[in-house]
Amino acid sequence: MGRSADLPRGLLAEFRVGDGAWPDDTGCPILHVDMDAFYASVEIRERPELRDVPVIVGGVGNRGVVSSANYLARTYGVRSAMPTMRARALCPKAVFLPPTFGLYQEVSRGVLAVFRDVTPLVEPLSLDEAFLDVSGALRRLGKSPAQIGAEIRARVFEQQRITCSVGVAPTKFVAKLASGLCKPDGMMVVPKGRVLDFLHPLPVSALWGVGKRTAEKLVGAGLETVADIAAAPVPRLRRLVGNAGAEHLSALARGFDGRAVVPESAEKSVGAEETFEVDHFDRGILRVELLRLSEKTAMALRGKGLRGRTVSIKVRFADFSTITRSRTLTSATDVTQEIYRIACQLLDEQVPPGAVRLIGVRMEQLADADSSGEQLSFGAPDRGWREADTAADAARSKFGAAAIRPASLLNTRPRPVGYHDPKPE
DNA sequence: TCTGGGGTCCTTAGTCGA
DNA sequence: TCTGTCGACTAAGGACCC
Repeated sequence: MGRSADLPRGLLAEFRVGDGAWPDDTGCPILHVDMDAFYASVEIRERPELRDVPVIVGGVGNRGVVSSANYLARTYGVRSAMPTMRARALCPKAVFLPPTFGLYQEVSRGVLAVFRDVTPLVEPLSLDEAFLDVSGALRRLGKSPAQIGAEIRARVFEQQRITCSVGVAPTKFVAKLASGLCKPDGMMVVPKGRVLDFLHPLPVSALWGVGKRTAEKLVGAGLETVADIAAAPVPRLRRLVGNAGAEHLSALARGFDGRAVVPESAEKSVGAEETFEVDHFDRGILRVELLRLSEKTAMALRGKGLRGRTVSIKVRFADFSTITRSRTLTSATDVTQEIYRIACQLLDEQVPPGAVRLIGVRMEQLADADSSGEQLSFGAPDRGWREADTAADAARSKFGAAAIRPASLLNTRPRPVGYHDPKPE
């Protein structure tokens, strides 16, 4: 996964850790651990008969994209985020599987437990990767960072039967780059004194925060490598990428990255969105979908003990143009009907007619449900609905997700991407 | 090629009150 | 009273990440 798949590797082979060779890793307390082709690896672990077959996990509908592909599939040019249709054209004999997130979450929990056995300073970035700060663990374990990395790799494979790659470096940014450059099943150490040797030959797209658009802008201005960014005056970078971006890129390119490994971080937004198999003009269908997404979002909020104050909807039209519209409430809510009511207002009042391919609902300005200051005025829109939602959540946790649903969702009309018909008996 | 779903962060612009 | 400006807040959109 990740963009590092596109970076040049040969140039940096000297940083790769080989058998029995332990580089100088003093001053390198940060580890970045990244599972190799995570979803595909987990699927293959469950079905060993797929071991020597190209395996692609992702949305299997006409509009799906690839979430993960094993390395055999990648030899055909298949990449993550590629439309499934294109992946099918490149590699027709691949096995295409829909994602099973529950299973990946379970494996992820097991992997995180291995990390936390080494250090409490674990910052998960997603299901398949995390930063570790092992500076406190060095003395306790009597090992160097690279030795700890090797042990983590061995234990993850022993317990979960999947491989991972580890980057060991003085900073998060360099550790992350290193893990990406030694994939699959490798380890790379970037000694403190050689960070600039490592970074400077890389293309600008290697910098965190430089995607396709920004890379085009920078290359267009004659800045092609990380060394070019490091040498560029900050005011010049400001004109190209704005204030925050300029400071950020300049610092990274010169090897500075002061970000600490932070085990916990508060969520900023919670939402849900869905792409339809076919575009829809019909506002009735869009409203039904908004109800489904409002319910999903509200359930997620309640499950996390959060409420949100800003309701935001996102609409993507057939031509891929996308708009978002939002409204901020006087008090935070986690009530399905309240979120749905505002979402419908936004749809009716602010979204022009047209063929819609995706619709989404998101809640922002989150606060803990305990501290979000419920207003107990009579006639408040929440009253009664919250009790109903809470009772419905309890029923779902006992009898399953489909046990309680709004009546208008009983005959589901639009089929989102990734929907599969049940197999015939 | 024809582009998912879940997020975060930044920029820009408008409004409002001090 | 009028005008300017500054900060806080809101809204929208873009880019990016996995």
